[in-house]
Amino acid sequence: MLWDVPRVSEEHLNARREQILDAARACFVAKGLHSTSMQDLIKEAGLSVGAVYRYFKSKDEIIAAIAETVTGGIMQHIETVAAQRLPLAESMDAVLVAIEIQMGPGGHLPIALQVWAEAAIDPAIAAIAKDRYVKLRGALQLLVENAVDSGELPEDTDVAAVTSAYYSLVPGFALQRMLTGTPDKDSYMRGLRLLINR
Amino acid sequence: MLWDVPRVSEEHLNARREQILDAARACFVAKGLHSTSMQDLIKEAGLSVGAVYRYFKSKDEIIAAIAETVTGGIMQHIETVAAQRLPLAESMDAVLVAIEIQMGPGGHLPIALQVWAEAAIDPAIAAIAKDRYVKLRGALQLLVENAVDSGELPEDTDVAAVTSAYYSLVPGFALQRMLTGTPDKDSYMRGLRLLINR
DNA sequence: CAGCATAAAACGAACGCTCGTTCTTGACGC
DNA sequence: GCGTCAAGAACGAGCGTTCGTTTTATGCTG
Repeated sequence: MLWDVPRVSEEHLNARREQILDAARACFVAKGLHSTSMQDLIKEAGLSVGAVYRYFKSKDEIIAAIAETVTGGIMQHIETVAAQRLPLAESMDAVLVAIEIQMGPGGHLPIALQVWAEAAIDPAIAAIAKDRYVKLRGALQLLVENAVDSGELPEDTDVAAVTSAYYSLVPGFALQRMLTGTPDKDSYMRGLRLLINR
Repeated sequence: MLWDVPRVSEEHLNARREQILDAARACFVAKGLHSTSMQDLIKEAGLSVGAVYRYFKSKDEIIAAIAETVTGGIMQHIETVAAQRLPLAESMDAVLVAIEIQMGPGGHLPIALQVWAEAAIDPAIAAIAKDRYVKLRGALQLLVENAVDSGELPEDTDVAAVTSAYYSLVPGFALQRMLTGTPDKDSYMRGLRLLINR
């Protein structure tokens, strides 16, 4: 038996995968997970049915792959913010800059909304989402730990509990903005400072 | 001729409508908006195809009707809390009691998640959601106004801005809990008090 | 008070269509 | 010429909805 020598470069294969996932993201933003048909997605990718089914064995697998990547951008941004060791309000402000970008054209937040809904229905997606959002909370916890180190919060602070409150401000802002259209980041931050700096 | 007299009582007609909507809610919680087929919903209601289509002319109309009612329970609860004129943290605690109930069996929050996702896709649902969540924010604003009246917040507070921050704590908590499984209301409130009472 | 007339209400088989997926076919690099 | 990959026609299942028919509830009539 011979070794499976790849006919095309591995980069080519990954590029095809990315091409499909990019098309899926575009379709999912426009039409949602379920109203996007495989035909829609295939046409958007500029590929054939057979080609797409070579890389993903079902639509569910594509949805799962998308769900895996949906927090990627924010995750990375939060780690950058953590390294700057800012006060809590400034950190949140910096995080929300990325959130506002993700809400705009090309952003992943409309897809995140779809994934949240799917997580309520499909255990496989729920498991992925749980993993990603627990990790995201872990990243935000660094910001709270910075505040303890700097003396902004007392030494004996229950860091996990504070993080859960702090964390909720992020999707809370995003959801409020996507559903009601307001507030913008600066109004929100002004209100938040009034609430926490007393 | 005077047979504009209804053949069946109006209560009966409304009851049938509610019967269909109750079935829809049960199905939507279990399978989501799109994976619930009309057959599923009709079977759950114990009716026939024709009967359901007498009361709603399409599946979209049923979804819209569900979206209309999804904030009802919380809205009512917040108004009750507002009448008690509690400090901000106590008010939030009281609101989250209702949120925890809505997350459990029979609660509307899993449906709310579906509606949020649909609002990102379907302008008709987006309009309904916008209306409901703007009104919900208005109800929460009363809690912030109480805090100004009582002196907990300064007289010149930007009430709308503070409300937007305060508001975000509600879906922020709900979403975090539904996706990650933690925290419970009491841990969350402990963290929140540490964050705002300084 | 029968019993008939009438229209609302409920029924469910059937329809056209689109879905996600499979499979046969052929092209191309080695 | 063999193995890999792409193409896209074809398929069965299941979708939302329609519509002709049957059942039910009521008022009218004799």
